[in-house]
Amino acid sequence: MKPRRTQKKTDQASQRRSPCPIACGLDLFGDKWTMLVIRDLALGKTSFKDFATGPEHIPTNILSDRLTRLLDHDMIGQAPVVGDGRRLAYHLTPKGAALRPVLLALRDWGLEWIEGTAAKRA
Amino acid sequence: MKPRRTQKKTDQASQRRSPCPIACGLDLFGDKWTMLVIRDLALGKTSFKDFATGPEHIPTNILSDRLTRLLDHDMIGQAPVVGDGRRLAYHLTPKGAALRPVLLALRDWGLEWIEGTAAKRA
DNA sequence: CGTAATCACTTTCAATTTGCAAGTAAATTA
DNA sequence: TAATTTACTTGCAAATTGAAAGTGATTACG
Repeated sequence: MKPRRTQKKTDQASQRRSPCPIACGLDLFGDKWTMLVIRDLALGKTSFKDFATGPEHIPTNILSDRLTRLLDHDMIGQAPVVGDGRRLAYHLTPKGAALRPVLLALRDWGLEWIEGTAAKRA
Repeated sequence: MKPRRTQKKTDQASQRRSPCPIACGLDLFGDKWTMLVIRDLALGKTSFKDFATGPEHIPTNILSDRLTRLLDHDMIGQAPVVGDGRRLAYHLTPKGAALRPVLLALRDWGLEWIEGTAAKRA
């Protein structure tokens, strides 16, 4: 029997570790790379190559996996660049852009508590 | 030859992925579990067992590893409970407590964007 | 006193994930 | 048409994860 669309949310919720918003968030971006992609998008980067060539050198298979996950969860969107069909431009959706306060809090903490860190702009 | 204490910082900094405060922060707590331990400490939990018996059921080997890492980086401290020598009470240091804004931003994002999540208190 | 329980881990090990390197395919550009 | 660019995918060894069981040091119970 084909599962109904409406069951999907129930399934997602049922396999959560807990109803804690922090735990649920960490299931989406609780790793060493995902927030860096979000950061890059927030800073204006849009292409696979832009992300891949960042200073942290994210492996391309990991990048591909994370972009897929973010797309699946509507945190980012994807559209071909007008006038250059071979390129794809990624962008933050409202859900993804709403992570900006998290990003800023992370940045502020790092700047204050980890020596030698620096951020590009406010 | 015994390495000098002063080289440690250089070593740590030299094996960083980048000078980005976000990337450096993620090297310390960029996983699915560490921020949950911080969360529990912020909510008043203090013992190994308290963390282990939380709703997310963190495996004890992972918990042990994360506590060690947080201790190593002075984000938490440890002291025997007065009057019960077998128990250890963990606590946030100023560095660890400074993650509260991150925690709050994560909580707010989850509450707004993930259905069915709930937080205990403000 | 002996046995059981509690606490804070450590060990084992299969399964999953990571990350380096190389390969692929489609669309430009030279 | 040959080389380049972009956006991936694949293969595989190494590292990490997580379930379960084990350890050792107290402390409580009968």
